[in-house]
Amino acid sequence: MSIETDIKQKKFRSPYQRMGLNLVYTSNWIQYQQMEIFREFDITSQQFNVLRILRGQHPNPIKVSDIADRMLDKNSNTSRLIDKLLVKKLVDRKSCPNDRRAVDVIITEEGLELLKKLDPEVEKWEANMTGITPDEADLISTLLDKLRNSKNNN
Amino acid sequence: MSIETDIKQKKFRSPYQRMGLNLVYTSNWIQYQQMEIFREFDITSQQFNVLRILRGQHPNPIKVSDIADRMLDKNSNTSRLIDKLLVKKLVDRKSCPNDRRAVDVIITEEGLELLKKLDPEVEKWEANMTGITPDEADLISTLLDKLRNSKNNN
DNA sequence: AACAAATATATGTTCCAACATTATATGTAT
DNA sequence: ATACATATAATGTTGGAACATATATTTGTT
Repeated sequence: MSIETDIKQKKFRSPYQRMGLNLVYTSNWIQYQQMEIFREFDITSQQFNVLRILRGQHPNPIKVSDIADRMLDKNSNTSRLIDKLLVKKLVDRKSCPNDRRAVDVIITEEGLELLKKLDPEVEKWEANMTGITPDEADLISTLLDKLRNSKNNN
Repeated sequence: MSIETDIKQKKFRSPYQRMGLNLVYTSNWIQYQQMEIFREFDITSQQFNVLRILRGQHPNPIKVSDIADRMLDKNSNTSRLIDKLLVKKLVDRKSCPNDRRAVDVIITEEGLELLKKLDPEVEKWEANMTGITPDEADLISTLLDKLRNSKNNN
């Protein structure tokens, strides 16, 4: 279905407005689909995002502020996200020796195992994106990068 | 900046994964920027979404469930959104004569005036999307439509 | 006509998001 | 060296999101 039928709107002010609405709509669509996967494993998509970032650094620790820098949602409260993951024993946390303001976070073996169980599910979902070719996926990425480089960049 | 530098991730599992992350990241980016506009007018982006839908029907009323069908976030609690708008006197609500389960909602003059003040702000923001051409915006829309028509459509 | 199922909206509850503030440590300028 | 600014993380608070459930009305079935 096109965005026109999905949100039952025929006319748009401009190609940019239509694209913007389509972008937000499609992002919601993706996130709700992935949420269904994560729910079975009792984590949220933001917690998954953090775990993947931590795995990317494993076995090195990474500071809370560096995690925040890498997140998709730059306004998320990383401190409390780590709290949740800590309770589930998916991460460890200890004060950073070099800078006693900072806190080093590291993924646990349990966390790595959870990701190992999640990986095939997420990959299976991604493999269903048959509507577009890999080249078209790259094209979307390129265009989105260009979009964010518009004047209103801040 | 590219998504690689924005989330400080060099490698991706596939073009699809990179596109998905880029999509969610860009959607968040758009929504936070627009939130800054809406904040000055004391509404949320979801409330703005509802008001625009209502204006599209004006002067006809529209049922709550039909509003929900047209929203960008299909899981939003439309009932409570209307409550908020009602308190601000931006919409009116009355029982639908044909179907007494349903509720007819209509935008007030005050609501229309608010949109009139918001329109130029939103258009000004859209006009700053100079990074891509109108044709490229259309291309993104087309590709996103195709993406959502993938197998995992449900 | 009676009852079950479906539809439309509202509400209850729990947890998370958003925003501001605080606490502590580090950097910097005089 | 001290005062002040900045950086880093945690916390307090308020309102909204997510999910389940309730209530009223309509539709469909026998």
